Amino acid sequence: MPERTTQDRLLDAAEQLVALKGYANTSLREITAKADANLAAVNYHFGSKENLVAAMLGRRLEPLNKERMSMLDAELDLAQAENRRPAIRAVLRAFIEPAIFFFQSRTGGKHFLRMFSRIHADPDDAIRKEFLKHMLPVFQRFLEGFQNALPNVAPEKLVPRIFFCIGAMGHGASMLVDRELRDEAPNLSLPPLLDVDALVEELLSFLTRGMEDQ
Amino acid sequence: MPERTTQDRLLDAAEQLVALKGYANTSLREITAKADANLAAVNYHFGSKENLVAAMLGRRLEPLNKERMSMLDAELDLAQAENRRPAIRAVLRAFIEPAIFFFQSRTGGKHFLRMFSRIHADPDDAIRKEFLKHMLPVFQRFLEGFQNALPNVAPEKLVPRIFFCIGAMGHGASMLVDRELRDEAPNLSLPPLLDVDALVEELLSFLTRGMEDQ
DNA sequence: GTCTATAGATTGATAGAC
DNA sequence: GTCTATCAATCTATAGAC
Repeated sequence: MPERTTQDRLLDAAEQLVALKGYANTSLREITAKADANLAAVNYHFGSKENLVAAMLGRRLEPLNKERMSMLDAELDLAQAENRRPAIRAVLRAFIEPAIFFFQSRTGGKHFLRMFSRIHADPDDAIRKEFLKHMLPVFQRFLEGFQNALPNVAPEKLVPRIFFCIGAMGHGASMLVDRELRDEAPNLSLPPLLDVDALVEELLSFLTRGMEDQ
Repeated sequence: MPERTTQDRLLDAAEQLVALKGYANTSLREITAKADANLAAVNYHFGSKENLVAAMLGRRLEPLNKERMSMLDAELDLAQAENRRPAIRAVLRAFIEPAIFFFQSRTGGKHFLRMFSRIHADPDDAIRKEFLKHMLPVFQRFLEGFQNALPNVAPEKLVPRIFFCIGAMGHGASMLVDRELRDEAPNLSLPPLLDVDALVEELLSFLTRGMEDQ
């Protein structure tokens, strides 16, 4: 087991704490304490709190979006080879499955999954701007993919539906995968948690039905 | 035009600022400055920042949820009188339409609409606990309503779908009604905004297709 | 009820020794 | 690269005059 660098430990600690309590509620002192690093290390390695969090986001979003694009391209190529339109469910899967699976297997991933749903609505500029920077080109590509799959749906109807999908994915994933969030509602009698595979398929079925029309 | 009390001005100012920047990023000094009140007025009238925000939430959520329950009851009663199951779209409408319409007409409402989508994922305990307090009984009632409308869908499949609906509503409303949020993505060529009525109908159609199955 | 003044705590950032 | 010490700014909350 190789030693983890101070920078990595800082990124991990920031990820866990920001996912749990949000950017504004997480202090550098908490982060450095959890990372077993000195307070001054943040400014030495990253320059500022804002830069630290931007690096933390990019570390996850870059490989995630690479996987998304790759799955989207695979379906687009296959559809062209088979002389058909891309399947809606496959386009949706390319966007959703990596986001939910990708981080299951690695340290800190489950924390990022929780943050992932919060980040869409995070009121802090430092977070939202960095998130948009990574997501805009991906969104543009998927918009083209959906238009290709659903040529009869007008753009002004398609874009809202894509936002519905993103909202359903974010809220669904955080409420259904994250046991701690669920347990905030102890008075509500809820059925057992779905496992992650089942959640992805349920989500894809739900959204595919919603996207398909006319 | 009657004079607005200091308490009301404080609630309005808190609503606008918290919607824009989040709870943790909004200071009592900003709130009192916008409300043209003294800093000490918050503690005199509400006791603490947390209580102020709780009151601000309750002021909107109470009539909103009353309207939701009333619309739900109307459909349940009508269905029983007509000897049929409640319609999914009507149950969905009872949950969604009040949230999006209710605040169009009154001061501060549009700010609350933006916050409404953020609040589901707000990392601050003071906000989330208060929100849950208002929402849990409503959620329980709508869960029964959906079970009544969809008796063939098992509860462990129904609950995730309800979360998908809530996420789609929150994200969709904030991204599609709020021009300022949209304009954060200037490089993305998006179609014109839907008006609010069209958004509600699009959302209901999308979610009804998603809920209906088997 | 409204105000001034301030206590008491916490924050991000940095200077400078090692 | 890591550390101590500290600055300067900010915050919520409150005491007490009017």
